[in-house]
Amino acid sequence: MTIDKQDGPYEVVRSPEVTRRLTLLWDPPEPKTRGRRATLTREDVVAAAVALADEGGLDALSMRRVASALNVGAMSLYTYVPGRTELIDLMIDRVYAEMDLPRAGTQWRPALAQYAREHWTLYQRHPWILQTNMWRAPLAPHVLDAQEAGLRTLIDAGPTERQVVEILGVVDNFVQGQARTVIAEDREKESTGLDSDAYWTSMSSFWVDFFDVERFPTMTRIWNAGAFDEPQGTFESSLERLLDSIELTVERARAGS
Amino acid sequence: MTIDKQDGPYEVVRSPEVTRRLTLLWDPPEPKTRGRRATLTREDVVAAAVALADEGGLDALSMRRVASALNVGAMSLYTYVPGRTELIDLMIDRVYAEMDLPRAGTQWRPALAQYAREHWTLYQRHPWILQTNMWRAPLAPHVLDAQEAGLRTLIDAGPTERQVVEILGVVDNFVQGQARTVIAEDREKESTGLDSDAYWTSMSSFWVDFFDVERFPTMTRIWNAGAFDEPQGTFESSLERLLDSIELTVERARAGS
DNA sequence: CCCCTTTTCGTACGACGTACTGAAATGAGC
DNA sequence: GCTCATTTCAGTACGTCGTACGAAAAGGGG
Repeated sequence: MTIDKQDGPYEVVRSPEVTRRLTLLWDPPEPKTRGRRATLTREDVVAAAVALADEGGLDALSMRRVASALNVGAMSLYTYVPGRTELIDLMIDRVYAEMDLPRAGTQWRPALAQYAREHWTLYQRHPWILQTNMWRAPLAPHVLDAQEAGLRTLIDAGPTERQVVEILGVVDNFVQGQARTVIAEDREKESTGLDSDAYWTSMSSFWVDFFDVERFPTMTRIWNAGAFDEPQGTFESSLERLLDSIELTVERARAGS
Repeated sequence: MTIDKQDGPYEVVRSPEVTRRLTLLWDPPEPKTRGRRATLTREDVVAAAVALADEGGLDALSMRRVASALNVGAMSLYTYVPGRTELIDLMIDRVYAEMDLPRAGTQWRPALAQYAREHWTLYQRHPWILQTNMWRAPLAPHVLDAQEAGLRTLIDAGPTERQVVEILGVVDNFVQGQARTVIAEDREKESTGLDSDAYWTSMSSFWVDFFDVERFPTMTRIWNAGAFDEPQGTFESSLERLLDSIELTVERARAGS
């Protein structure tokens, strides 16, 4: 089989492990009708795994723990899922299906804002996504639905195809970065078991014991101005600012065309 | 001990494990003069660990492997480093020390560009940083040097302290996101063991076997336009565009003050 | 020399993912 | 209803991990 691209036809290459991962996501095997009946569904396994990861992050997600949460032997899971990697793929696909994506035909700015906010809340409901999203999101159906919806908001708004890809990349980076920041705080807070006030005073021990005011004058100035406090809550305003700058690109593209 | 902040004095709280991590970074114990002489230095251990992680990522970084790379028993490492977590802290501090940071007094735009580029190349030399940077960079001296340099580029350029923090956050998110994207490709390429051309054809098997053109019309259009190809190389141009939008904020702040 | 401090590192424990294997359960063909 | 191929279930086990423990080795100060 060949595929045509701009610089000529290519042979299609299929590596077995990639194909296995993708097949599970896009064309999963139906439950067999012959033989012993399964006590669970693949959905049960994925749901239990998501619950575990929501609770304690990806570190808490072990095959043995998922199994015992389902009152099942550890190795039984391998009937439903080829391995831990593929289970995580399915988990991601499942939670991406929760998203309320902007409909086609909406104005680009509210649509893109919704796209960003939906990711923002998704990351906070399921912080472990950002642990798996290390390099790139998996090629799962609902992940691509989200990408499609994001690209769709801009594709007819003026920018070129390349610009659309670039802009959506910037939005993704922004949302992920914001989410990482607030999740970092949540985790540190609950790991020290302190409430919000006590957390800040605990952090202050660093400034008292080690921080060198002469080495870091700018940070000192900003700290004294209180500008390091409460970095959350700025998501909405930062998002608006980001959308403003995108609007400039969009307007410019519209004027040029 | 108490510390004064805007809303009153607080008691300083010190949790033992946080103090141990910070002490190792900011005030590491000198090598003892009594007793048996050590065969290594802490620097040796950290350097070997960095080499291993550069090679195979954080997954390849096990205490046993570091030890055997140094021709030493596994448990010997624990005389130099309290554990794996703290070793990674030291690794990060070490590689951040490589950065060529913008000097004070430089114009904000070239300085901020240098800050971004230095991070960009750092992430590509040591991709494992992005695996540890999951939630937040550690409070290590050279990490704070970088932060200080970044904040310094903007603090006297016009924006308020809060804006400076926000802008630098956006820049950090942008650079990390770009780096994650190109590293994702590098890793996929080398995991399939293919060169650049063969890699793209291998990816195309997904489009041929599973991709539904009707479900993803926008992605199809962008794919056909070739706008998904070669997302690297756009770092410099995207950075310039980002700096343009920051320049607007700076100009506006300057006009207002 | 001896003693005390420090480093070295073998052993071991409990976790992990999962390969292998055999037992148990079920539908299909007779 | 019996048989048998098929499928699920799960115990055992292997190699990996971080690291606690403790004994041995090595060196400095008296």
